[in-house]
Amino acid sequence: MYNAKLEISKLLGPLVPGLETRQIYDMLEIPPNPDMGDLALPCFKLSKTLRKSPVQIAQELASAIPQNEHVNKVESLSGYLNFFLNRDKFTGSILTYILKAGASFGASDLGKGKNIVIDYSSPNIAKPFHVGHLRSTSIGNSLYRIFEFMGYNCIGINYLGDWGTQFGKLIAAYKKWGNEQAVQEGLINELVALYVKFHQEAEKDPALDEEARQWFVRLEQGDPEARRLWQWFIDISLKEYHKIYELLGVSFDSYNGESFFNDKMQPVIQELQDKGLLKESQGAMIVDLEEEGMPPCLILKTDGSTLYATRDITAAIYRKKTYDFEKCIYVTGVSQSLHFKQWFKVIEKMGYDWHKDLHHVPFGTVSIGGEKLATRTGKVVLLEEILSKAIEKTLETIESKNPNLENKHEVAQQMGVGAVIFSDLFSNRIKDVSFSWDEILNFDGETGPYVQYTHARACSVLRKAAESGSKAAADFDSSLISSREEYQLVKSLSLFPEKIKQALDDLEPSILTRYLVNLAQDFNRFYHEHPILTDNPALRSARLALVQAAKHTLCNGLHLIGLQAPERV
RNA sequence: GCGCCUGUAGCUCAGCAGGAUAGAGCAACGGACUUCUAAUCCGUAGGCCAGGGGUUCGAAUCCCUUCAGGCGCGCCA
Repeated sequence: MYNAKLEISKLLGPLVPGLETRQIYDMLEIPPNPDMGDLALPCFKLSKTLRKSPVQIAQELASAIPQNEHVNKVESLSGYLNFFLNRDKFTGSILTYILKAGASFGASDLGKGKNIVIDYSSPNIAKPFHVGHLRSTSIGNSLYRIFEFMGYNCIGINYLGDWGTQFGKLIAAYKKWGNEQAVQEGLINELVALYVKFHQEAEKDPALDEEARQWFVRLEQGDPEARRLWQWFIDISLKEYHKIYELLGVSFDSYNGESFFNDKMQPVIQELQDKGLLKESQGAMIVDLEEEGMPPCLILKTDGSTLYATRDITAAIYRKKTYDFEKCIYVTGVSQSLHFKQWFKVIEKMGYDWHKDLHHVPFGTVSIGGEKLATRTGKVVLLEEILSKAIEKTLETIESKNPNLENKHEVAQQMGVGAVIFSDLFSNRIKDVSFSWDEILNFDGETGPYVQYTHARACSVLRKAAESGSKAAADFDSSLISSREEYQLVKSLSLFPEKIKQALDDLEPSILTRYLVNLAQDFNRFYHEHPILTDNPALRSARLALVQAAKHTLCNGLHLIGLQAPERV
């Protein structure tokens, strides 16, 4: 794609002694106000080496720039060298490129032949899927799509929380108070109810805890009844999760959860032992991390049983062997940051140089009314409830604005779900979020429906144009796209590839989410200001090219953050 | 106590490999639909960028420090 910044830095290269073209490229920035130009070189840093005032440098450079096809005008303004691009060339090159690339605009083969493992969603079996789980799911899914778009081969893993002492409690509770029919009818809700009841009763009667422990031991030893119940609970949970995943448009390549690694930990423990990393402390086995300034990493409990870290280390080694990943990404809450730092370090101490390819992608905590979410106390908002409310509200809007829409239920689902995912991906992952019904059900302004609506608007114009025999074609006259709004839109469009790259480098989908809002704003301003289907064929054709390019970019961008892009709303 | 993170408009957030006058959206108020979908657009109002020091030609951005909030710190995950 045409890169004006690169062309300008090439022009400047020979004129600025002591600086590489590359360095100049990095110095170029976008002025705060478009009236000042399209690109600018601040000359303050050059002042020292050139022993001249920045103002003087800017002035001299301005007059030294030779006539060329890329820049129309160069201005010196208070120490800045401001460039006004040849809009005709810029617009023509960018739009032509986007029209040609179409659905693959922004894509790349950067990651060709490389594998990326992404561990996300990972709910705990027998717990309902609530807003808190959404974050890991939506961030992980978006990263998956971004990496895939950049040519990587992705392996999405749902590392299910399908093992642990809570299953002992659950089985004990079921044996005591549960029955098959109630569970068949109530599903996860019933399992949660049993779990909650267990905790309430255990407060009064500590013997229950012992009973739960016994059941877990039986489960570990392969007791048929324990295994059967355990598997049943998993099946029930997965069935409900699948409904949610289907709504969200999320899928996985592997569901190997914690239990998958039960029989794979022993060799790893042995390996830690052989490498002299294991140390006994207070009856437990640890890897000491004092030199690294961290608390020790617990590998075995006093009773010899394994822990979270043991499983994670085992899983990482297994994944490296199985997938030979370029990166292995873990999308979990920020509260687990230390845990990851610790066991990443253990991997390093084991001598695996791929420890540097392990990435924890943390996100902030979701709270509601100032309180943390907790399944045990019932302080949760279920994702299913949020999604269905959002879909319902979207349907109402459609009924009032476009009641004749053919597939309104499908569209309502796409936009309602889109609203929820979009809002989840809107701010930097690390920020804590306070759940609010008002916010999540607001579809005005910086929201998923706003971007989807904008996309549908573009589609609508293109459809109308096609009906009257006009199409966006490659042979448009770019000099006709000259207004402020049109030019701004072209500039925004041209930023898409670098925004994807940035989102990928930072493992931060919100960069794309926010970019899409900006792009939609620019499109809507243009749309409002300039009629597209005009009687002037040349002008119409040029504007249609612009609309077509915007449509592709909005559509591609929406897919990268996991939203659908309906053509009619 | 120690460590990590966050603090920008009434609210939710951008901007943080230093750069020109700190930007959006929501909420409020005022405008724009006989014309491509008004889930839209335009305007008004709203800020000692938590406080204080420093580095720099230049700091919301980097360093130090104080304060406030969140999270974590051995047998949960």
